[in-house]
Amino acid sequence: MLQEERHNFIVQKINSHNKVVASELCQQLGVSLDTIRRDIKELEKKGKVIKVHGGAVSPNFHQPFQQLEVYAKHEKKEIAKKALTIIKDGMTLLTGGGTVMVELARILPEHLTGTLFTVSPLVALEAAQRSSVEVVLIGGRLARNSYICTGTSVASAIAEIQVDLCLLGTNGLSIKEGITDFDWEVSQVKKALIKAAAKTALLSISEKLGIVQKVQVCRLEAIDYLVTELEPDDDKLSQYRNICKVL
Amino acid sequence: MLQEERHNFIVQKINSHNKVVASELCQQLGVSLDTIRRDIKELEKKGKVIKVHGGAVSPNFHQPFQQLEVYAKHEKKEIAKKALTIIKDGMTLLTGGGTVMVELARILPEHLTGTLFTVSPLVALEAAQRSSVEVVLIGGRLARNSYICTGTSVASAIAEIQVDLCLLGTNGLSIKEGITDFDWEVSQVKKALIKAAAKTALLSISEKLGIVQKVQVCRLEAIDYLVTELEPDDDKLSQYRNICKVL
DNA sequence: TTTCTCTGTGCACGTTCTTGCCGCTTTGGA
DNA sequence: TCCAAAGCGGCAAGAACGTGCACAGAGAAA
Repeated sequence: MLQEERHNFIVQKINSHNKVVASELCQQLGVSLDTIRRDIKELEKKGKVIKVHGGAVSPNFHQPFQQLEVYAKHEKKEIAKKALTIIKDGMTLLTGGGTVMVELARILPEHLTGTLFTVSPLVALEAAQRSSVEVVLIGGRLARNSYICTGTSVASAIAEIQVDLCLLGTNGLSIKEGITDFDWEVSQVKKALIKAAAKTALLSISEKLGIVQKVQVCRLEAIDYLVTELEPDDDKLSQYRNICKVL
Repeated sequence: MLQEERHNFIVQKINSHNKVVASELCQQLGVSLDTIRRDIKELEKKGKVIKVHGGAVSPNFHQPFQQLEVYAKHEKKEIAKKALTIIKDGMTLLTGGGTVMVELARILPEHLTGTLFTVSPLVALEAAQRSSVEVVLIGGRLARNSYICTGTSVASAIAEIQVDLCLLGTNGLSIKEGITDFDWEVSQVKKALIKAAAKTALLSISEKLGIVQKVQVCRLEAIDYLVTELEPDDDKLSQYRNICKVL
């Protein structure tokens, strides 16, 4: 294996995936990690890649919003990890937006297959970048505060699909009022998302428990899984356990 | 074994395998390593191969990766600034994807009104964040390497709209072959974009001038404005000035 | 035919490049 | 705060390189 070949391989891979992981490369190319590191160093000197901890990324593709300030990042990562356990290979998924969903998209396994429908451009980009699922972005008017696509075109597009699992975040959930949101348009989109899915998982940090917002999305009975950062047997979740599977 | 024979053998092998390893060649041809080295040296002088440590690689195979530009960020910003001059308040815009377009979205005036349709999630997010234009994201399957939405849903969605100005990037443009791209799906999307717009502006760094890719998007006549980082009266653009407005 | 020259080839030698390994430091997640 | 993974610099073995030199064979000239 010529050095040149390796360099081409790496650049090519970066062009299509926007990133490479050093440890994977050394397996794929059958050379030591040190050699890969040196390759990446060389390529960086030539400006073809940008070296990062663990590998390299494309110099052309810069992700905006990466430094997006995430509130309660740790908790949200925890939730995303748990949610991953109900995602199986080959599933058709449908997601809303929000920071929890972006965290989930970030940790999707690279080899995951299936299709991911989403109304969130951020989720779409992250998912496409990290994993090999087919990503379909449902288009529409971009809502400014939530950064998800809304409007009639979204509703009609969602009406045409049928998926295995819908993954949703929320701004409020309570036993009595169910899932609630403060934005009417967003709530309409969420209604449509739930309707299109066989099962629905709600991903929410525990501080939203008991919060009621202006607009109702659905009753709790419409939810199959509730994923929070708490232990499933936490007292705060006791009432919810009767209605949906808590994890 | 004549020198000539060896040279032919090497060129042939490089054309089919894109590389040769010197140590292998000296076994296959039954000559010493030194001879092979001298052969490769000669062939490099003639431009038939590119010598690398351990052997040689094809000059055709090698080139595409070299043209991967990095310093272009400044040029792209320059292009975006120029493109801004043809964007007026209240316009309905339609854009493709690519780094130039993202730069443009980043510098959209905050008070700009109008509607921006786009197939690029990145452009949509940047535009929505920076300016007050209404952003409509045209959804579809997210193409992994170009990060734009593609597929039939895009085509049909675009077919339903009519806009004032289409802003496009490209991977190649030449007088004879017009606008060309290396991805068939992307080229189809671009065709649809152009069709939906009253006027089309092409934003491209000068490196792409004279470059021809696999798939044709349209002829140069379909373009109204050509925006590069060069001065409009630059020699390289002389032929283009007859066909479209260059700025 | 003999001799000379020129080119192509192989060999030897010292130099440079590449690569894997080792120990130590840094980084980032738990 | 701790720990595993990643990064870094240096080292050494081996591969590849360049150069000079010798030799052989072909063709030209004597």
